[in-house]
Amino acid sequence: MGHILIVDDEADIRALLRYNLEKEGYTIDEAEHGEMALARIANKKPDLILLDVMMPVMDGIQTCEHIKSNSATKDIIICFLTARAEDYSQIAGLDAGGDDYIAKPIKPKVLVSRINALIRRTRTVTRMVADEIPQGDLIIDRETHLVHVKGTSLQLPRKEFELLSLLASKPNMVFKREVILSNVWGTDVIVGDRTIDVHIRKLREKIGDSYIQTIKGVGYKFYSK
Amino acid sequence: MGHILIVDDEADIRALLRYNLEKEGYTIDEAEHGEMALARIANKKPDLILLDVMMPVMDGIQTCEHIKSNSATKDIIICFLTARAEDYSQIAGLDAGGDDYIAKPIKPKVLVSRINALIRRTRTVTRMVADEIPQGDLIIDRETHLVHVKGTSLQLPRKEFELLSLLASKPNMVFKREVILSNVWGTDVIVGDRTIDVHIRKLREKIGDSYIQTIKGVGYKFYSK
DNA sequence: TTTTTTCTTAAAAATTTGTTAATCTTTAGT
DNA sequence: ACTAAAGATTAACAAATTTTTAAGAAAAAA
Repeated sequence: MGHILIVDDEADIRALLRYNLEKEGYTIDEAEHGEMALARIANKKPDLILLDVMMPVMDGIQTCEHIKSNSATKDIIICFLTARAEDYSQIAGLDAGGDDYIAKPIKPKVLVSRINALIRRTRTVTRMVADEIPQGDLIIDRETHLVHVKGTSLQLPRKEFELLSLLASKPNMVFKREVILSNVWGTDVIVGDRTIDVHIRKLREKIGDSYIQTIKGVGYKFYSK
Repeated sequence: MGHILIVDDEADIRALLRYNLEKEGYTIDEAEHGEMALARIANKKPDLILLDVMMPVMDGIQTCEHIKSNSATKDIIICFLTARAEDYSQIAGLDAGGDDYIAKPIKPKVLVSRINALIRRTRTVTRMVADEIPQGDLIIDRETHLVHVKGTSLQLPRKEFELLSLLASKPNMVFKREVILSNVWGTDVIVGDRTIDVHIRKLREKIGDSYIQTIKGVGYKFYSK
């Protein structure tokens, strides 16, 4: 269902990641550094690569550029592992074509839900991307970070974009508030339920009321007939 | 609402944890080491255990394995307390069946929101019976929170949905009023018997009279031939 | 028939969500 | 580093929906 390549020079971290992802049903491959990663990819192309930024021999950014510049591998989802969340300078490494990043220290639950979301998300997006946008349809393009709806394109703020992505990742599935919180906001952040409402509100303002449905006492869902 | 067992050899930490969690409304039990923890569990089974990894007598990993290998206790959520976030070798102790871990030093806010999330999460999971319960020409879809019947789909309010789910989870079995109450309303809510009637009424209005049968003096059942 | 139990209806109560505006945070530009 | 702008969060109140209660009618059981 999903094949993941873990690239990190520390064996402990690789073990931690492998353990948690295998439990989720993913098949795992490992590499100690960039060069080795390229070799592993040539051997079996993964759906996603977990890539440490700081590595000897060939660092994460370089490796990412390599992968993204090759048309045979550029559709592989790349998720960086960064030392600290605040270290945005490195995350600028997303310039290199990364799709997401996870901050160390790694929390298993966060890791797993993030990876799941990425794989689901990118899967639906690739499926949804079409030359022509059918009326009434909504397309989320993670690559350009744009949402196409009703003939126009929208730039959404980060939280709104993530929230919409999550809901749309599984149309018609109800996302409970706690699930939304842990996926969009993370488990460590303490925010009230009203926060979700407000973001839903802003989203509806922009994309119209017809997409997001409220299920009172349960949560929200992205409606699709 | 939730009972938590704190296992740590340092009294200071236990006090800190206890203080913050009691403030949240949890009832707390303490143990100094693994062996003592097992004794406390036997005394009163907690919903969650906060388990220090490093302990004398019986360490956290061993204790966890013990708990998870006993079918009577293996559903207890276990959250490890680890000395440093980077100490990945120990976190591999999640192999022992832990559900999450919290790194020391402990930040009260993080602790509380993490614990809340864990307990909420697991609670809803256990309450869930099945994703889809097909029953003749009536289908209950928990994922979309929709009930399909007679060609149409229905959005049911939460209580009605839970009530129908319960009855349909075991067709032709009579659910006594007390059973319905404790399953749909929970044990700590006090509501009269009429409340059930009203909900049954509303359900019948929506899905038709043919599904739910009254067994006078006993309860209700979901009819299926 | 009398009693018990359930049904039905309407209205009250409680809960949940929507909305707005103010405040705090982050990001981008100078 | 400073400032302006955009975004995120919170609080407070309004609105909508769901849940519960109450009370008499109907049905079944004794």
